[in-house]
Amino acid sequence: MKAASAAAVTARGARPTVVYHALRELIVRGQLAPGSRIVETEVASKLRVSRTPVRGALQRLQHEGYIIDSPSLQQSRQSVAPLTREDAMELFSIVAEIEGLAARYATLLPVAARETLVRELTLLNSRLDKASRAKVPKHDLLYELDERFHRRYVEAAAGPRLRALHDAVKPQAERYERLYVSLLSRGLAPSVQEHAAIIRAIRGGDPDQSQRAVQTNWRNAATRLGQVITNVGERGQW
Amino acid sequence: MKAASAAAVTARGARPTVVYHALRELIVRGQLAPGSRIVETEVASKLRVSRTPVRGALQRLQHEGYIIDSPSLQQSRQSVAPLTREDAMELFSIVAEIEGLAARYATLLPVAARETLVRELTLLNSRLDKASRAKVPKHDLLYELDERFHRRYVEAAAGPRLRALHDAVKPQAERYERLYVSLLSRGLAPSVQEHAAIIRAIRGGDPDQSQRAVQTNWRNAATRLGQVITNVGERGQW
DNA sequence: GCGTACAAAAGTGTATACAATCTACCCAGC
DNA sequence: GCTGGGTAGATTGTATACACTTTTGTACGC
Repeated sequence: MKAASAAAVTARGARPTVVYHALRELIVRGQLAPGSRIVETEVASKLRVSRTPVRGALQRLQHEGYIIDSPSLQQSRQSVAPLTREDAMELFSIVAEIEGLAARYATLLPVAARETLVRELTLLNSRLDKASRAKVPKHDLLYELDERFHRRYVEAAAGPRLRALHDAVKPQAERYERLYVSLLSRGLAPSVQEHAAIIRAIRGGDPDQSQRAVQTNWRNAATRLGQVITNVGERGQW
Repeated sequence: MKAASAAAVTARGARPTVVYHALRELIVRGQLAPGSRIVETEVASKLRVSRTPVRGALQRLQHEGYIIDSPSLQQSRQSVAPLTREDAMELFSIVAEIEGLAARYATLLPVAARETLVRELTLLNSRLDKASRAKVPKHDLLYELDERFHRRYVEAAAGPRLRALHDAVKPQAERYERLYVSLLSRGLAPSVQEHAAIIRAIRGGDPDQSQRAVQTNWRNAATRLGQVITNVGERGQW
């Protein structure tokens, strides 16, 4: 397999973005293990670019919480952020607020747009329901459907700032979800019910209720994930 | 007056941070007007550093929303983010969620820590009350007391992620607050009442109620600010 | 065998050089 | 007078060189 080259085709100015996505994908999928050290020169040579764009990408990743300045090391040395139970709990409760706010906005949408949204959400949720009942659950499909369900109302209603926040925070929850999705599949049945409650609330037109429904869904997801993490242990901690 | 030099005393590795704070201060205080273009080489020479640390600082500022890539310009040219009514509304509602969540955590603190917190909040709020009744209101003092009130419970209860989010988002609200504080002073009386409600909720131990109380405070603040902006017009829009 | 000191290697921080691209202006032609 | 094209200047993107700091390995002394 040929080594990836970010410099090859890329337009001027796009290198940092390419590096960012490449690294983020590696981290989210777990191929760059939690806790591993990240060396600028190494990344640069692997992706065939200079350290300059790599630095930009790393800074962004750090800002978004994928990598951290290794504690106890004096020179700022960066490493992939570990996955801990406590971090997951906090992260999910933040997502609960962000998406809860988006759901509130969605409930305030004009009727026509809201009806379209409700229809699409209903469709996605019924597909999720069906997929979760399969004898051999397809983890990737389950994850994707759930992700699309939530993204739907965020994109339909959130303003630019909220969207940006969501884009920055959500993929980090994805790290946890992907790691534990195989163990979580069983827990998706209640999630389908909770999604139905979200849809009812948005259709009903009560913003407080919509917001609460989304928050409930995420808080329960956090609880379910917390159980799993406690059972199988944390990753990336020495 | 001598030109500022970030390079002079600074320790190795601190230059980007120094540049970041220098620029952020200029933006928050309005000395770098909304809409103004930012030129890397200019900043670099004014602060006596090379473009490398400036780039780091600019990227961080952009990520946090202080500066934006000028639309309609093809080469990514950065400028200070404009202040608009709509942006303020969205921003405040995000702060409402973040601090609301922090208040929820604060309510779940052990009794001893919570009592200390309640005492400190009460003190700050009574000082704010007194200051807001002054014949000639000191805007800086009012702003500072309000800011400290909110920061108190966030720092007391928020986890690292929520804290980081707060640190990134809150100073942007500060841009609006500082610009319009002189016009808002009158509106602080209801805020004192709302703060009292927050304190009661935290003392009472009901997390939902605490969260709602904070959200109410911020949503009302957004409404008040929206009024002011509508009256005096937006800044930084051509 | 263990610890300490010194040396070498690795890695990051900063500055700077160079290239690509955009902007602005000016002049020619209509 | 207006429009179009071309050229010079300005500004950013990228690479690289160098300095400084930390880490690691090794050899020597105890």
